Amino acid sequence: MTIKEFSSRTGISAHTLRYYEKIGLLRHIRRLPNGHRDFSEKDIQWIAFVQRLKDTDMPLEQIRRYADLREAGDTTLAERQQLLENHARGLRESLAQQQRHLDKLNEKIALYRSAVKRGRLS
Amino acid sequence: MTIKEFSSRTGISAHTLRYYEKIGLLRHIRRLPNGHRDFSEKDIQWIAFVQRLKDTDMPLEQIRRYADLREAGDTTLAERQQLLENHARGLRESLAQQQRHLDKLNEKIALYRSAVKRGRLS
DNA sequence: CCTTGACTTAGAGTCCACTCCAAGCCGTAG
DNA sequence: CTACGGCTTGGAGTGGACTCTAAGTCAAGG
Repeated sequence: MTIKEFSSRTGISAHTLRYYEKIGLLRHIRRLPNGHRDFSEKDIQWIAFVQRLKDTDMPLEQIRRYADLREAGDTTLAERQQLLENHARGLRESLAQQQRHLDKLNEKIALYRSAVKRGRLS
Repeated sequence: MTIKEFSSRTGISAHTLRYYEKIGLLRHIRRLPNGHRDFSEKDIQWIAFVQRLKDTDMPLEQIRRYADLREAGDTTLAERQQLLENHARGLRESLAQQQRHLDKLNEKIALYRSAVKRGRLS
């Protein structure tokens, strides 16, 4: 599929897709005889995973390292597992922290609710 | 207290504190006769709240708007409440999304666990 | 044949949130 | 008196992740 179609199916701009290829997040993209990129379903699946890592705040540089390992083959399975487990642990901790922040924020909002009735804070 | 002490109590570098004052996140910081900043406990409380907003990914620009409202006095209570409620809603949604991401990541890790035993993926 | 439009590249520019730098003032210790 | 450390300022530089620009190729439509 063309970069335009790939872009609309993934929600990533064509610009960004070229950038991702340049920095090594996307590799071995097939090319048509005219040099245009020809994306596949495999590419869709890979980029969806990349998006998940990105959406959970993994830096592109680390995603690139994961891509390196992936490319190196089955001997890097344990290393990739480790990388993902570390990332998941960080994510769990961040989730817990964000939950605490949300609780505190809700307390503050409760204060505001009664303050608004009284027309003044505290 | 000096900027150094304030910095060590809040974990925010002196550089960043001056930057925060410059962009309007910190206001009316008392000054000593020699021009040095003299932070108070009130400043500690305010910056702690700023940190909470920042840690929950509120852009500094929006925190600055909140500071504007706060400065304008009790007539802006409802507006501030609204701002915080919108932020809390976004945070709840983000939390739910991150939880889904974590679940998916854990599924992937489970795949890796068994793949590592077999020495190959899938 | 020429225009249009989608694609290609290398490289420059943007935005956010810092982070650092240079130059200078002030108070104390030697 | 001078050196030093800590503070002050305006402004420049950094890093991450895009985002855009310029200049070019190529295929289809009028």
